Amino acid sequence: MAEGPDIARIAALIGDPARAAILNALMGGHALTASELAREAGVSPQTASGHLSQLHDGGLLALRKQGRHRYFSLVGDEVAALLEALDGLAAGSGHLRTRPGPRDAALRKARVCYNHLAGEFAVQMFDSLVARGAIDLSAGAALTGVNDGVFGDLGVDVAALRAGRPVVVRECLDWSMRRSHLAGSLGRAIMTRLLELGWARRTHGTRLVTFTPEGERRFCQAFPAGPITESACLR
Amino acid sequence: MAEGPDIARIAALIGDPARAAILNALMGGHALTASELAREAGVSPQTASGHLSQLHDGGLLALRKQGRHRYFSLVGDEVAALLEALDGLAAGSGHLRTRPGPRDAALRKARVCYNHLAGEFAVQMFDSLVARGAIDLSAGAALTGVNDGVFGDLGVDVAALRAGRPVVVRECLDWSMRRSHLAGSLGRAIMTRLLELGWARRTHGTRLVTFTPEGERRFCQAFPAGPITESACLR
DNA sequence: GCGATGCTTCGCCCCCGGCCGAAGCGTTGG
DNA sequence: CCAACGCTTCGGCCGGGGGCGAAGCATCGC
Repeated sequence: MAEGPDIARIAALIGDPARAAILNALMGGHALTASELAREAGVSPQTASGHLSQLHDGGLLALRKQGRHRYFSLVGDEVAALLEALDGLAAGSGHLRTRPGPRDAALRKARVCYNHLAGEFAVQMFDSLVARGAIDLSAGAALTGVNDGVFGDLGVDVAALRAGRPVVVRECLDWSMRRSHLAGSLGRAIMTRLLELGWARRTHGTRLVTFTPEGERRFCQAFPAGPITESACLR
Repeated sequence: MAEGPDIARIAALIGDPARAAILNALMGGHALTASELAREAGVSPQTASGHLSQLHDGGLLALRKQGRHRYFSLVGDEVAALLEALDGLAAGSGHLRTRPGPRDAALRKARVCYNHLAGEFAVQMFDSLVARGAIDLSAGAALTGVNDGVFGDLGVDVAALRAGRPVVVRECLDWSMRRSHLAGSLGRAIMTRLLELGWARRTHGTRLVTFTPEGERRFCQAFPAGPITESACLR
């Protein structure tokens, strides 16, 4: 039997319905307390506690103690990327729990993936940044410095990001589109700004992101799709 | 509890050590018989048979009956991509079964991922193709037609690929590099040619791909890294 | 036809792991 | 100090599922 990374361990962690529900809830990006997650997963607090420590030990969840609360969150973009990939495969194999409804269509357009934007809007943004040379895939997926104005206009202080560690630009495989979108510290910063600017809003308790008409217009102006067609945006 | 694709089902499928070993073996790209997989997983034929039907029903394995043999293989690139992503997370979390040795270093350089090339060479190739405009990420990750000569020189008949369905160009998240490499029908075609041309050879029973000195030179000529530096190839 | 081979189905055992009740520990607030 | 709250640990129950032996079906070779 050939050796390799212990896939089964991680997969088994995700493979329990209660734990999967917990991880799913955390894909919303908010850190949640143990009891909130217990409710979310539909199990008792004791049971949830067990699951949470497993997920924590397994390196999937980060833990922050605060007073008598314990806040859990996904440990990083890689975990979110993996869950999105699983979503994609599960959806593709027809293993849907519910029939695709209007809410799913909205989710496909724009949603939160842990701490960054996902969905059609996110894929368009990623492609636009690559096409304009702002992100270079040939040097380890990093900011090139070209067209940094794009971020400045948005109000994302790239210089500040750069001041810390090198800006992390990660690819995350989109669940619905099966294409890459932008994760990493830059992805998180942009998501934050989209909400601050009021271009988009989140629906509480879900991963749904809704763009305002004005926000959508501005977004498509900032990250135009295709060669350089200013007009047609997301069909 | 929020609804969504049934992640847990798929993850649970991968989460069993025997099944994970089976999937891992199939990442080599060769279709294997039920008994071969049983040996690979270290279980009896009956047990393996059960696992295999589960994986088949779960939509992860394709089955081809041939005489009294049953050949199993991964069902597609998405599954391979998922397994690579899991590999990455498991390796990153330090959940290695064995200490990283020289063989792992070689695997990181070049290996087979189901039916296409993965590792440093593969990532370089993907970036090179994107940088040269041969692959366009802004239109659904497809062949642009630009620079098709690259493929012709290699002996990959793009026209023939095109004649069938639209050429499938898929991204696959690389286990070791955490970057995209090329999957899909084009990725498979190129892998095939690399072996036919003798630029690279596979080590039987493993995912290892070894480039000959001459092959490496030609490969780096065909898919140069960086802006247009012909010389320095893979450090 | 007959045996050998490859694979599956059936039946059973048994253990792992999810689940909750009860109790314990730490924090907060009064 | 005590009570309320959040969370964890412990112990026991129990079901699901992996494991193999034995038997049943196909297919191949002769």
